[in-house]
Amino acid sequence: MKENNKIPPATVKRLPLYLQCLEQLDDQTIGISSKKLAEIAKVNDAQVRRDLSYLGTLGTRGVGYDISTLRNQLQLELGLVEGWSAVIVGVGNLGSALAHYGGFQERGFGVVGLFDDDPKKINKQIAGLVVKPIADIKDVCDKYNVAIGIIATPGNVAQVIADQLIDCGVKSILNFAPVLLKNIPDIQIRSVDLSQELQILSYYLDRPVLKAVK
Amino acid sequence: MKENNKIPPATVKRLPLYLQCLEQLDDQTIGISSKKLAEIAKVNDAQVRRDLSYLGTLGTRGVGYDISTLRNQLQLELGLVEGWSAVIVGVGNLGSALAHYGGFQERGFGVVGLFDDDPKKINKQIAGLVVKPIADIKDVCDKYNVAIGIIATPGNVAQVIADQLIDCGVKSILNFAPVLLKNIPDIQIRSVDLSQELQILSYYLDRPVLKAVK
DNA sequence: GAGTGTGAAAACATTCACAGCT
DNA sequence: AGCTGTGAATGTTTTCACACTC
Repeated sequence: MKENNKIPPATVKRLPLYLQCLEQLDDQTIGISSKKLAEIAKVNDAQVRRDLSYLGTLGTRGVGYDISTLRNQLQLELGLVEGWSAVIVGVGNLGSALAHYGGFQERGFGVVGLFDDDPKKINKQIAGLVVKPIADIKDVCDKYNVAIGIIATPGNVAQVIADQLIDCGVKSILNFAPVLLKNIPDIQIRSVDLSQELQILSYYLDRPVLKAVK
Repeated sequence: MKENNKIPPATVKRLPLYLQCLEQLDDQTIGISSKKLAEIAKVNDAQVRRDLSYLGTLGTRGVGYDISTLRNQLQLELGLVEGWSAVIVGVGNLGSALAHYGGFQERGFGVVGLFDDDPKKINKQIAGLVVKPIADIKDVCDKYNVAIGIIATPGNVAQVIADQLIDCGVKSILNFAPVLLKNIPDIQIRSVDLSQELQILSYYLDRPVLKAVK
């Protein structure tokens, strides 16, 4: 075991998946083998063992992994215990969906602000928060020490919003607008483009000879 | 050049990205080099050349790529010219966001049906379509030969809906519900879990020593 | 000169297979 | 006997570097 080594990106991407698998188990279950977990996560069992081994020596030979230890370690490693605060900019349908989405709070992310510049939306209450004008972002970010900005605006304003968020001290951006944001040193940006996902599906749709995806 | 060879998955994932980059260019521009495209897409320029070389010999040495040829070829390869039909199941905020999302139609996907089982939503009109009860899926799928099902329901019903969609002849599923769908032979499933994206961001948030992401 | 297409090298990721612990 | 943790083997992806074309 090689403690405190960087975890490969491919593994990082799977850690939330493992966490989700554990959640899906019934409460009785106390332990799980790499084989079982692999089956649920639909990956190879050696993969599971290697991935988890980056988090330390968590399993017991001949037995398997203790679920609660595993959960704790995954949460710790992913930084879900820090209780990061996030703001959502743009409260159209997508922004509202994100605001209502329970999965965030559940995973330790606190949404502490909703922003929009549409007068019809300002002061509306959504998921227990009052929508504020974008000019107020700085105040909220300072007050709650916001680390994550979620952009759910139309594409044409996304870059401006991103710059503003970074100005406010935000360190990570999750972008749902269908544009490419400029890279900024020290700032993590992840983009989720809904239509790109469909396009990838589409590629695999036209070729009947693709059974062997496994 | 190695015509009609399968394109590696890693490349397929980037093709929609390249397409988006081209869209972002102003209409004057007629040609583009791998270096320029790489810069916009934020990947290595050799990567761009290798990726595009899978689509055939599209560039001109010493010159670069013709944008319209490139666009056409990307669309062709991704199967965006087939005009696949899709249905959206679940018209809460997320489903509505997807229904309104222009990017789908723009990329050649026609959303031909919206479904929900909430009586308050049935018969509502959203983005020009009338919301129908889930029982009606089969009719619509038969009528429009629907290839893609988009699931935007709560997690607890997602698997049932998925099974139903597959029964209706749908060949690909894009799942936004935060659950793991069972694998089914010959059916492509892609899941987008909004909270997983945040968790990945979170991992890179706690470690100040991660500048060198490049 | 400028910029593609691609062998070859390097880096990264997955899987096998088994020694070693419980 | 059962299951982890991990070297070694294999497979995939990225990057370098340059011959080749315009």
